[in-house]
Amino acid sequence: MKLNEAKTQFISSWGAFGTHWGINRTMAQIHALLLISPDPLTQDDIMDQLNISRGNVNMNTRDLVSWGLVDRVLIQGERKEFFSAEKDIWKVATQIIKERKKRELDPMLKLLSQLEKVDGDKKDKHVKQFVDTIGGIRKFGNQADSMLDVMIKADESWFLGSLLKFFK
Amino acid sequence: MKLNEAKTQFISSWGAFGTHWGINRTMAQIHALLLISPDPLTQDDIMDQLNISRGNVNMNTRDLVSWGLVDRVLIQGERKEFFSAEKDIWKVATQIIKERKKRELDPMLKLLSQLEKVDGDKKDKHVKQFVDTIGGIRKFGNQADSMLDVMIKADESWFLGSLLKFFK
DNA sequence: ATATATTTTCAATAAGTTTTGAAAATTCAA
DNA sequence: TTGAATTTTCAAAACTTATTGAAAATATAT
Repeated sequence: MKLNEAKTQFISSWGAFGTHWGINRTMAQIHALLLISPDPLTQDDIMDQLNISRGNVNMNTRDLVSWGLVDRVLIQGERKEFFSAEKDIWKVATQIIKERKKRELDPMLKLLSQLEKVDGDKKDKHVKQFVDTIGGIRKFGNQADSMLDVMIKADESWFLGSLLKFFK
Repeated sequence: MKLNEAKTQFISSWGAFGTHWGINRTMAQIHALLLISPDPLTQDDIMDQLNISRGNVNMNTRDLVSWGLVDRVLIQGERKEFFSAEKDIWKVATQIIKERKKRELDPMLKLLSQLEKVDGDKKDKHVKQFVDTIGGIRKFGNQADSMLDVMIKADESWFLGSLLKFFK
């Protein structure tokens, strides 16, 4: 397979993959493009390579930067801004985990501990099932939360790397 | 907080939460409703409690069944079908992991190993960056894949439970 | 200061997804 | 069988989200 064909396939699949994970198609495609570019790219480069508008590129690069996945870089002697993606996939993964934990998991756990305090008689089966379900989800969520904290803190990939290899 | 208020909040938050995870709002809401119902519910019960159409309920319960999160149950002496959700949250999680792995991760890993075979000179920096990126993602993906297999096989929750507690 | 390059914003529009509801199909009892 | 209850289907409508593109804002060189 030729490089260009492979690039196109990767970008398009990464985009489709992203949509299953709450990331919009274009944002994932720009990320993919930057991941495989040896050098930083400008807005215009991205517009040209993906055939999308300037506004779209601007908006999605901004999001990628806010997710900590892409950096704005200045190249001396150049007037335009350049964008460059973090290439270490472990860092990418921990960054995504960190953000999603903060944006989604933590607020959900907070809500669940509120809901668990519902008033009513535990002998009422509706109350009982509600409290049990919420409690179970909260317990599970807290475990996941702790595990993710470990991953995030383990920025030396050898640690988790060896842990995971243990399971192979 | 009263049970009904708490129920409503849970259902609506679970629905919003689901949308961040590629699950549609209504499917997540039906799932939430069934999780907190002590007894199985019919299509009509779900329609009434969530104020949604019959077609919508039918479509989304079907998806929940195909994800293995909800069972159709027959109640003797009743003509209608009833739906009941798996209440053990560990089982719910492993079921979701299993399905998403099958539907998303496995195909992606298959594609990546194709793409890694791209032809061209490794001394060309474009080829090199492409191969390195794809390789890195594939390696990471394979590790994640192995870890998930362990989780899926560990259907006795004490195993993962203790593993996770280890990290607390 | 002025002109030019570049980035940002955002209202309008396009594209994509979900929901409805009524008709068709199926199931079941008598 | 027949007919009533129930479930399924799916085209059209409603809703949601993403994209465009041109105007406004900002930055930089001369």
